[in-house]
Amino acid sequence: MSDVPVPPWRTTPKSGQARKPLSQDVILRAALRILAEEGLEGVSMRRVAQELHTGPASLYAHFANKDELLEMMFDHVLGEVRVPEEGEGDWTAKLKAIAWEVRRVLISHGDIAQVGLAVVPLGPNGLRLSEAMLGVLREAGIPDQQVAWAADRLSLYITADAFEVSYEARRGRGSPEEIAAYYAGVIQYFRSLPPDRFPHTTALVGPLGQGDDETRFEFGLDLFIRGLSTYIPADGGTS
Amino acid sequence: MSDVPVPPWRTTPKSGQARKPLSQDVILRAALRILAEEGLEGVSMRRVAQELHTGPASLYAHFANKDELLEMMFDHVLGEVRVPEEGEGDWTAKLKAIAWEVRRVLISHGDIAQVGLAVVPLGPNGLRLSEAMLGVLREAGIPDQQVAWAADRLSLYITADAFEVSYEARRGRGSPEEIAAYYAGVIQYFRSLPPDRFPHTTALVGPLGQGDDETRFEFGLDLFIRGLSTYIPADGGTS
DNA sequence: TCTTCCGTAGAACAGTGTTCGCAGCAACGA
DNA sequence: TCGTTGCTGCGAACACTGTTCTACGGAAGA
Repeated sequence: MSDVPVPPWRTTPKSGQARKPLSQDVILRAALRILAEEGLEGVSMRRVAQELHTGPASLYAHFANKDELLEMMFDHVLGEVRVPEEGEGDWTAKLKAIAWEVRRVLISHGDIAQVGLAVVPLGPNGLRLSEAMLGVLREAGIPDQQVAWAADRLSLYITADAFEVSYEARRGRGSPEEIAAYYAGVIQYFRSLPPDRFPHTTALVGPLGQGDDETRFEFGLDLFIRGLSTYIPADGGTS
Repeated sequence: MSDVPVPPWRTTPKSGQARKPLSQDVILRAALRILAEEGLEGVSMRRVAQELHTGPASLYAHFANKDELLEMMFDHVLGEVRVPEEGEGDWTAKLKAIAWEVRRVLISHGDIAQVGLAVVPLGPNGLRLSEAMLGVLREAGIPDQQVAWAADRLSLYITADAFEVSYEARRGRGSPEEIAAYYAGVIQYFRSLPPDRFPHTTALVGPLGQGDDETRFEFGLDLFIRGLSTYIPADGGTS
């Protein structure tokens, strides 16, 4: 799954391949280990080098800079995403399955989603997912132009949601009851606002506090799919 | 517009107010000046302190840490957003107007959107915008629970899009033709992919390359609104 | 065997957020 | 009027960060 043409903008290791135990793969693996244990902020060039019992300068023979390392880490993580087989329910079920899978995998790797927001994920696994999304959307009978844009917007939505969730998990640095307490505080604050200046916010205190991260993600996903359905021509697709 | 109750989680300046020219407001203004001229990465505590002809330690008497400074900068930026008056078109026009306004203001301030993704914007101006969105959605006749969640998802979408756009503007460090060239390279890369493994990606090379950032944002916004419309009960709202 | 190459990695550069501790000034009690 | 107290301003320092320079060493080719 990784023998696609190498992108022209990806700088190759400074020249040839390393002959010593150090290699892109070994470094990548070490970096992902640190990501799993200490989060993205733990992944520094020094920390990765230390994990491999070497100095930070050694890594630069295999990666042009830290961003390139992060990009490849991100694509590696996307490799864990399973895309649904042909003929597993209708297109909405398939699309939701992909979205939930990507979200799950991203969140399970700390706050790596941040990387996906910053760069366009064009690694082999990013392409594989993009291809899968395009396939599902076309199969649904959505016109090509809308298919292309929808895949773009959906990727953005999934990554942004994963980033938001993983980030607030990192802020409260641990227990779920801590972030629950934070949200309770926010709701309490809404309740204390002057109703004449914030009539809607105060009136909707109940609904605003309702629903966890998953519910909200599902709602957004649903909105997305409902909107997309309106682009399916009357004669095509939904059967 | 700034005399709402102070949030309990906002740490106040270490005690009392500064009597010297240094104050939250002066620091904030200096930081925003740097943001405008050098982008978010230029905003370091040292750089801000230098702008005020002082040392970095002085800032910590007015802000608990850099994150707090960034949060207040973000809310200050949101203060530039104009929300539509009562009765300016139907709810879809109003919602779009708010979304475009927020996006425009965020992008016009470098990559400040990054801050909005990381924290929940609960400053006075964040609340004002949230209130405006809730109002428009309720007016449309959407049930309360869906109103609450939709405002949440829409904020996420706008901020994420603004971040993506501002970030890629920062990457290409200047000329729009540079990022155009980058995108042309990406499309060229899509074209070079093996069609048997990437049938949809290669088939959709045309549509994938179509449309600029604004068109894509508008498309996502439209998807969102179309989906939202399906939640309006048959007897309510659209008249 | 000698030379040429090239990955390795220590040291250093220029930054970062944040804290410590000391100076100096304002206000208050005696 | 004279301490004394409290608090802000801020230079210096700590523990980091990404990245580059440069000397070193071992393997491959002549």
